[in-house]
Order: sequence, then structure tokens, then C-alpha cells
Amino acid sequence: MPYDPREIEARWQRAWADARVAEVDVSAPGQKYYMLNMFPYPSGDLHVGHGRNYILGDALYRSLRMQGRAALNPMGWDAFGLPAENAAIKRGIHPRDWTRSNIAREKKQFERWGILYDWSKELASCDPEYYRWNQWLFLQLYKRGLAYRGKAPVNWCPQDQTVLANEQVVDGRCERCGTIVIQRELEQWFLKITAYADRLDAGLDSLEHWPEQVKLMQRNWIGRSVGADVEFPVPSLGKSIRIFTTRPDTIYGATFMVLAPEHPDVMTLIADNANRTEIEQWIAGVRNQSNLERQESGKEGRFTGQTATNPFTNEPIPIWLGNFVLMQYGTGAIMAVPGHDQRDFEFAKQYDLPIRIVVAGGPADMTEAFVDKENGVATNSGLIDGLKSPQAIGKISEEIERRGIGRKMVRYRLRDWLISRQRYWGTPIPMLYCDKCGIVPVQEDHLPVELPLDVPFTGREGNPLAKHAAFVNATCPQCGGKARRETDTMDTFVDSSWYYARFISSHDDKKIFDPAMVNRWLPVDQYIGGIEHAILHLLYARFICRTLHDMGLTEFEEPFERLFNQGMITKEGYRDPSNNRAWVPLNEVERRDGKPYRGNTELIPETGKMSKSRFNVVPPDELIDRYGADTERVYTLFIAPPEKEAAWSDEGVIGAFRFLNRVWKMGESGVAGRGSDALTRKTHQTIAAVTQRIERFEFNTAISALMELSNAMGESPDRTSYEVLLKLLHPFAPHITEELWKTLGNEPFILTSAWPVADEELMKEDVITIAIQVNGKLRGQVEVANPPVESDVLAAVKTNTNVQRWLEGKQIVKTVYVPGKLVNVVVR
RNA sequence: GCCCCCGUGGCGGAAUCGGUAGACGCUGCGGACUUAAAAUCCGCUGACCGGAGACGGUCGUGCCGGUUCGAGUCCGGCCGGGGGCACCA
Repeated sequence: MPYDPREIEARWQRAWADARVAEVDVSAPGQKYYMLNMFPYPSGDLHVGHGRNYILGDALYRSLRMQGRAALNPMGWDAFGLPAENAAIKRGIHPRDWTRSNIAREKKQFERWGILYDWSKELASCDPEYYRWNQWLFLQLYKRGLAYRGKAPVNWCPQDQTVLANEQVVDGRCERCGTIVIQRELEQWFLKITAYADRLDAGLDSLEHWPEQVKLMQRNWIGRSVGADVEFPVPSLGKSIRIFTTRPDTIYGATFMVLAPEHPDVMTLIADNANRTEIEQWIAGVRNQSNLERQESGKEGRFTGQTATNPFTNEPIPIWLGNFVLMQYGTGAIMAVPGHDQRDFEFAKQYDLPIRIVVAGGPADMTEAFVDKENGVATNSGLIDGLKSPQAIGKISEEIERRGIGRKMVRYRLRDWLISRQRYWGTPIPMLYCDKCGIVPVQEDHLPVELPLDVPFTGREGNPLAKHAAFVNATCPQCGGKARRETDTMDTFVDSSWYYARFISSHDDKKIFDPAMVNRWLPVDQYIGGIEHAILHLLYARFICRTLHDMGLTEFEEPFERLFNQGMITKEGYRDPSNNRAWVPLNEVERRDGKPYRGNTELIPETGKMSKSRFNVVPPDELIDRYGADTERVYTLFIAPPEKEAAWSDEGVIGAFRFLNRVWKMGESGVAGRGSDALTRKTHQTIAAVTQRIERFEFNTAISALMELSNAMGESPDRTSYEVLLKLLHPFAPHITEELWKTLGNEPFILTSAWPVADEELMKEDVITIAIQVNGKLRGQVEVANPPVESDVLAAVKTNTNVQRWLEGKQIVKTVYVPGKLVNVVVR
């Protein structure tokens, strides 16, 4: 019988489902290993590019499980989100229905890929049974002062009519729609992630099994900087203005001060200024700019007309306003040291302000500021004169504290997490506004605050929820009077910041999760997902994990012990510049003059991420119909190391298909007899190699090793070796291996059979090849018995004629012998 | 501008600790089978030189230099590509 994957695959998928092989009783004693693919958003268009992380997760799951190590592999849905709402507006489908049908479609796709999840734990964030715990969590954070309503300048996307977190602003544009983001002052709900900045930064050190790259990105994002706050007296105000600096050692060089245009003291400072009106107009202009525009417009400032006193030189220094000083960072005010800060330097040059050198060691020409924080020596600096910068920073900081004019300070770039969204399809924030009592939290026993389903989707400005009278009108739990319900919903990153714990008790209607079970299963042993979540999702998840810990619910502070980021699958092809939506695959390109054409248009070569908007996706169903899911899985994992980007090649798929066909034919032609010593050796070597490579996520070379073994087997292997091949192949090609396993007369499932163990003795080669080098160049090889004896090897070197040619007439200086590898004869 | 990662055949990639560069696969070429094609199987496939051949030699892991008996791998400096952060005081 020829290999027909379609029939085989459908049958085994049913068998696994019927036997509920992936289900796990989390309360049963035994080994635990918890692995998780990142919570996917059901957009309904899974393609081979998306399949990669699920396939590699499944391969890891199956292999660990056969090794008796894996147990839990759940899957759920991050089901709230803007696309569902947009679909509702555009096509008149309710977001819930759109989401449900996508979930059904994607589940089907996972099944066709042969991916095993424990669906008994399935959850969807849009179910009240899930999001009520978002609300509960929010109330706990509120109680602890970690959720607050605040007026703050926020990123506002005019297109989506909603606020965005900093993380969702890319190059000054909305991450979703690309519209330029503007700044707006709005009352919003925030979570106080900044209270955890130090712990989130320090905790990165404990994450040994996270990619360095991700830790680095988080570290930069948190942006810890050490310095000092210093008060600069302002006589005309009758008080001081506080600044933050990382270079207190340069304070003698502070020749002016710059405030953010939004600084609260600005209006008082300019009250008597003759140019007041012009300055106010300028401030208004700056405030209306997006951060991007503000940066692009260059450095600009205005003099307030007032001075502050440098507390160390006691000189009056002018107070300026500057568009390059941000209210959101530090105190919104800086001491400007133009000699030793590049921005201050540029500003001083532009407005002709004095520059004073207080750190010696820079170039003499003064074309830029000397900013070296390690090697400079303080000069013109009173009591720190002659000290190297690090020592100077220490001494001056102590002096600042001694005088009571400031203190050592650690500040962070990280800002609080803005979770309010003026959107319908999300978790309602469980808060009420009472005319008498003000802001009142919903009582815990009134949760969930259910999202009403009967809302109008007009697509016009504003949140549809706010137009739903029955939802908005409520009773104040404190005074019993009338109250208005909060209509903002939560950022969907709230949903994904704790779902990993909910899987342990996904249908518990009494509590968020069972702490005892969660402590037993978590942290997640292995988390798999895309690098695009390096900052947003992973930082929020680490933050919420710590708050759960501080509430006494969990014993751990980090949610994910190991993190693996798979690379994207890209596709090569050509873009048609006359029609940006057209994308031409490689094999449809005509060539004229060596250049690709289509019609009359010259095509531009492009390799890009597979995505629907690029029209370069490979639909998995077509491929599965043609070659089967096993071929697609093997090829997807074979194509490149999983952490790297990989270019999909339609021609390459055939290699995986041929390989599986060979394995199939071996089973057909009958396996029998005793294996040769050589094949047994190769088999045990392959067991060792594949086992280790799976552990290290080297799936591509694991598959190469299996191809080598199958090549070594020829057409009719012995049963023992063949069964080993099937077992080792099972994580990558689960259906065909189950089928062949059964054909051999074994009980299902190969999945529940034991992973083979490599026998060190059987792995050993009888004869090994030693390379012979002369002056580091390969000049011959010699075969010796294993384990090799040095004297035998050296004797064999003397009998090799080619090597002797190179040694003739030369003087041997020395001989390097690397046991079992090579001999290098150094001659002169 | 700062920080990080990566440059290996026609292509995807392999080389675990500094030890025989190019495993495995694709493509291409040649052959077998076939009326023919597809499929399948076998051989060759880094460049160059010598040889009928077995084989031998020179060069070769982006470029220049260094360390070493020996460098794709380590160090210094460039060039190219990708990613992150960015008036962050």
C-alpha cells in the first residue's frame, strides 16, 4: 500500500481525541512538567507561518511525555480585542460570534496539524467565567493602591478613538492602524507597575533560561538609572524646584536650568514676563505635538525671565523652558550642564548660554560635550576637585544629603500601565461613580460585571457601552443612591498576564485559582512564543505574577522558568509595484534581461513575514491535502533552527515527504532479522543525538540525524532499530509513526510507549579515523582500533606515505596529539 | 547616536570544548527503470590546477590584522544585514 497520509492522519487524530490522551488530572500525584504556547488571539487565519511554534511545542510535548517527563499542555484563547470589534462594525457580525467561529476554525486547524492540547482546561478570556477574575484581580490591586485613576497625558489614537500604552506606540504611530499618535490629557485607569520596577529589573538576573536578548530588551525598557534629586532654590517663587540628575558630580557646571513646558511651576514663573503671551502659545504648540513631532522639530526653548540658585556655586542661573525635557521622566526639570551633556550642549550653543568645564579629560576643541562617566576628573568643582568621576559622584551625593538639599535617587524609564480602553469588546472595569461617594469599587460578590451583548455597533466616536443605559445605570453599594458604571474596558494584556495560572483550575467558580495546585505546577517549565512579546506581554505577566505573590496566593515571583522564542517563517517572492497588494511567488515570475517581470511591470524581490496582508501565506490545508500534516511538521522543523527566521520553500517540502515515504516503505517490506553491529551502533548513536537535540531545541539537526539513520537502514532494517526510529520520529511525525507502530503489532499508542535509552557501550565505534596534519594542514588519515593508544597512532603516522612525503627532509619540532581526533606534526 | 545579534556552496543549513569545513535536505547534472512521463532508485554537485583514474595540490566560512601547533569558532579594527532603545537628564 502506498503511503496515504490523509486517511491515516484523520484516523489517528480521532483516536487521540477519543482516548483523551492529552488530558491531565492536575491533582494527581506524580511528576509535573508544564509547558505552554503563548495565548493566541483567534483571528481565524492560521497559516504555515503560524504553525511553527505550535508544531515545535507539540514535538517537545510528545518527546517529553514519552520520556515520562511531560504532563500538562493546555491551550486557551486571548479572545477580547479590537479586530473582533472592527469586524462587527464592518460586517455586522457580533464580536462574540466572530470570535467563537474563529476559535472553532483554529481548533480544527490545530487538530489537522496533529497538535495535542489538553482541551479539558480550555478557556477563553471573553467568557464571564474568565474575565470575572480579571475584575477580581483589578479590585485586589485597587485595594492595595496598585490600581488608580489618574489624569495624565496619554497616547491617543485618533483613528481607533482610544488610548494606547507606550508599548503600543511604534515610531510615534499606533501599533494597529499606523495613525500618528497624539498626546491628550485624560482620566484613565492605571496599574502601578512602576512600584515593581526595581523587582522586575533585579528579577531578570534569576532567569537563567531566558534568551539574553529578551532580558536585555526588558532591562532597557525598565531603564533603571541611578543618580540624585537636588533642590535648586528659586528666590522669586519662594521655593525650590527639584531636578533629577545621573551626574551630580557635574553640578558645579550647571549654568542654567530647563523645565518641561508642562511643569507645574511654569505659569507662575512667566507671570510677569513681557513675552508671556508668545510663550504660552509656544507651550500650547509643544503640548499638542506628538512625541514624534516634538522630537523632529529640534530643540527649542524659551527663557522664563527668572533665575534659580545653583546650590554649590551659589550663582544665579537662568531658568529656561525646553521641548526636550519631558514631564513624564524624572521631575520634569533638569540642571543643564552644557559642558558634559550633549543635549544641554546643543541647547546652550543655540541660545548662547554659558558653558563651563568641570570634568577634565575631554578633547580641547569643545565641539561637543565630554560625557565620559568613568574616566573624567572633577575640576573647578570645589570640594570634589581632583576626584575621578565615580568617586566624585559618591562624595557629592553624600554632601547633597548632608546639607538636606536632596538625596540619592533611582529612577526608571518605565511608566505606569494604562489599562483603560474606550472599547466595547473587553473586560468591564468593575468601578462605579457615585455623586455622593465618588469612586466606588463594585463589591466582590457582585462580580462578574457582565458585558452586555445587546449593544449598537455604529462605528461612530465613543464606546458603545456608554450608550447602553441598563449597563451604565447602577446603584451605589455604599449609599444606595444612583451611580454610573465605568464604561472603559481593560487592555487585553490584562487577560494574558495571569492565564497561565488559571489553566490549573480553569473552571473554578469560587476563586481565581487553587493556590496549592498552582504552587505545585508553576512556574511554567517551558513557555514558547514569539519575540514580539519580549516587552509587552512578558513584562506585564512578570508584574502581575509578583502582585499575586504579594497577595499571598503564590510562592513564586517569576511565571516562566524557561522561555523560547521561535523565529518567523518568511516567504520569498516579488512585489508588484504597480499594485502593492499583488505578491508574485517565485515560480510565477517571468524573466527578461535577467530581471523579473510580470506583464509590463518590473517586480521587486521581497522576503517577508507570512501574513494575509502581504498575500504570501501558504494555506496549511492545501499542503496537508497534498503531502499530509506529518510532512508539513517535519519540513517546518527541519527548515532552520527554530529560533531563527526561516524562508519557506515550496520545493523543499518534497524532501520531508520522500523521507517519510522511505520510512513507510521499510515498514511495508517487512522488518525482520537481527541488525548488523554497524546499524545497532548507529541506532544508539541516534538515540543519544536526538534526545539531546530535542532538549536543546535543535529540532532541525534532530531530524537530520533521523534521516541519516534511515539512510543507514537501507530497505529492510531489523525490528529493534526500526522501532527505535519510529519512536524517535514520533514527536515530529506523529501520525505515520502511530500507524507503523500498530502495523508491527504493537498496542497503541506509540505516544505512550517509552522513549528509547542509548546504550553507551553499543554506541562505541570499533575503529576510528584519526586525522594527520603537518603544520596544521590535513595530509592524511589513519584508522586505528577504538579506544586508540597514542603510541599506535604515532606509529601509524610513520607508515602513511603521503604524510611521509611532507615530512621528508624536515625537522620535527613537536607533535601534538589530540586523543581520538588528530595528530599535528610541526616541522621546520 | 547607544545597546544587542548575525554574515559558511546555486539555496536552507551542519560543524557540542579552538581540532578532518560543507552533515542532512533542496536545486541542478548524469544514469537505471519506463513506449513515454510522473514517481522511485543510484552517482556527481565549493572554486581552481594536475591526473585516464585512484588520487594529489592550491585557495576557501564578509574584509584586514593578531593569538595559537591548529581559528568558521577566541581577540582588535573595518564593511554589510537584522533587531531593540532613543531628547530618559
